[in-house]
Amino acid sequence: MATRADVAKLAGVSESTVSYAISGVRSIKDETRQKVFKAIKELDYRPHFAAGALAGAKAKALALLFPGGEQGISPVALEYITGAANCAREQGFHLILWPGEDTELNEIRSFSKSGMIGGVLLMEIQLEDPRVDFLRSAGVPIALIGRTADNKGLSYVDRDFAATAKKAIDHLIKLGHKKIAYIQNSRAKGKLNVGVDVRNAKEIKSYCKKVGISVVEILSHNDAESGRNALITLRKEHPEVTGVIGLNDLATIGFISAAKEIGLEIPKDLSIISINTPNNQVHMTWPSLTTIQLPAHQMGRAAAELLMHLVRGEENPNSQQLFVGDLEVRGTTAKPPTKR
Amino acid sequence: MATRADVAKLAGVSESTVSYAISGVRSIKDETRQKVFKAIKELDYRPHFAAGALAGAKAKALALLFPGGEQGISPVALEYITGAANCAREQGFHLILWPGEDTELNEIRSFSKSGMIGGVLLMEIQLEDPRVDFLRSAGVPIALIGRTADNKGLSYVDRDFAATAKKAIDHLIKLGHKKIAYIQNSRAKGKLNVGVDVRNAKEIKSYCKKVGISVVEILSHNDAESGRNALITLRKEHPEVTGVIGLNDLATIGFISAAKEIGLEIPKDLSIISINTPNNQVHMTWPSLTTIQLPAHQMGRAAAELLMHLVRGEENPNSQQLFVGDLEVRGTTAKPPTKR
DNA sequence: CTCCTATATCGACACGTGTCGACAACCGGT
DNA sequence: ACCGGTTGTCGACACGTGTCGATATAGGAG
Repeated sequence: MATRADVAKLAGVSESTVSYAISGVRSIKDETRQKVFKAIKELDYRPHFAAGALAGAKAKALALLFPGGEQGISPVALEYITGAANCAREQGFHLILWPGEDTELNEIRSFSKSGMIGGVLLMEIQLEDPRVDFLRSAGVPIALIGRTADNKGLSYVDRDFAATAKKAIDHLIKLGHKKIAYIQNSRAKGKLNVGVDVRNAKEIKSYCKKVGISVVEILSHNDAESGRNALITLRKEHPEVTGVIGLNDLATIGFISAAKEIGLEIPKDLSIISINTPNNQVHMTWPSLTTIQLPAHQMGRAAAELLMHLVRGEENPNSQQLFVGDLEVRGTTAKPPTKR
Repeated sequence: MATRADVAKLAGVSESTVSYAISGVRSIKDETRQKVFKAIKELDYRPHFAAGALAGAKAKALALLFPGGEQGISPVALEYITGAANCAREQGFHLILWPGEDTELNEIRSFSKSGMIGGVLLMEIQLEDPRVDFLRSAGVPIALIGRTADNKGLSYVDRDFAATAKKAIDHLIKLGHKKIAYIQNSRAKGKLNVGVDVRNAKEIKSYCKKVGISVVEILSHNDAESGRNALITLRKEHPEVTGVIGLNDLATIGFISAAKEIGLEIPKDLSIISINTPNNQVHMTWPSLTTIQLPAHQMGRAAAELLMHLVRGEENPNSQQLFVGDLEVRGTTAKPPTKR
């Protein structure tokens, strides 16, 4: 591989001139710059990554801590990831996947200090998140998808749960529903108080109270089988419920497939609106899912953008962004059954 | 951050001794080694990644080229990825996601030569794959999930399509089916001849011919909506078909949900067996999917393992591995309808 | 006691880049 | 003619590690 020295020799300039021609940190005569670029092209020169990092260049990689253990991650999480990866790549950054529930945070810090990664992207944020505390105090730039309880000074993207709850519930009310339920994400031990669960439940309950609608909570893990059980539980314990809000993408699909199993017709007997289903999953059920469409891809992109700003040390006017999805009416919501 | 010099000073040895104590390349007295490790622990020393790479250390990261554009990737692909990521991490490696359909291969080569990545993991391999040719001739270690037509000397993991086809078809035959169809993956332009599509179709047709069963091909992109259309096409053009083999995970689920739409009962009117659905998706339909279960996670792990062997320069006895999944009978296959 | 080998440690250097200080050339104003 | 300031270029060095050659010590065979 060609090095800076080769380029300098071919262009007939010094090595530092090559450096400055590339980085633009000092002014270089245009004619000289042309010579340098021509030599670069001719030799197919690419700066040696490690040498640059060693000499203090800013890192060009982001780490994404993702919680997918052996059981994989949800489709929505995947959308975040691909969004972030695409955005990073467009700006010459790379995304490193850092799997594992209980990541060794020290190791991450060392990678950051090594100049290998410029910052860290976090998902599934808990209201009190030890990862956030540790990395922040270690001086590692971070951006969150989700947010903590106390998020002053943090860069994050998240949903606007209040607006989302309002849209979903208004839709059900408009159709005539009076008693609704929502599927709450039931996490494995030690993952309590994940922001998205807590905030979502809070906003749904709060808005229902405000408009005078009764609401119950059903628990489900985020997999199809658990979603099935959720429906069975719901029908047994709360047969009066006619409208359901689904938070978990996989569980919601299982929930709907179970309807067929127990002879329930959707949306005639029960309406369901999903607020956490990515585009490519809405047609996996019949009828197709009515959703408050989550712009997950866009959120992943935005999060990566925030982090790269941080890494570059740029000022960032709006480092805290909330997103609201649009209501997209498809086949799983309708008027409640008239007789029971 | 502490450096090697700090450790050496604290332990009262030279810097090179520290190096050898860590790497074990040269013998070090046990007592000295203890002193060094104690100092390392005390200072919380971590080798500087970039410096090591610059000085010629073997890279500890793998790149995964994945084709997920804005529309995301399939659940099976995700299983490969998490499997590979987990395996890599267990051995101190990291997995870098490299998104984009038409990746700049030169850039990858430069990262490899920079010592940042040790090798590349490829998915969605075409029979004649330019990426494989380029990276191989550039001397970049690669491992494939899937395989090319001419794969001599390559490290790969792949399905045993012949065995898979046999298991699936035997199951249908045993139930009494005589006319079957398979859903073939229809790719975007420029992604022709993906190994998995071609080999799968070939083996299904070949085995059907051998056992004297009639078989037709239906095309579908790998998304739920396209899967729906596939069913409608099938019923219109080949109403005699009673058993279907689904290759695409997302399409298969759409296919089944469409049955409900057109008043078809599964498995009474039509049997479906999926050969490419990961564990966490089999319960997304009702009834649950009968599958030839693909050990995608395990395959991802195996691929990462192969690549790490290559990176370490170790000899590898079986660098070409084929996997067969087990038949798992659930609810979508049954005897064919007796009358038509 | 001497010679040879194996073991344990050290000092020195290379890897390729970013950046600082120095210097030369040039410009415009008095 | 002189001077301060700007522009363009160069040489030198630091960054932290892996590894080679050399040296010191110990152990055993003759």
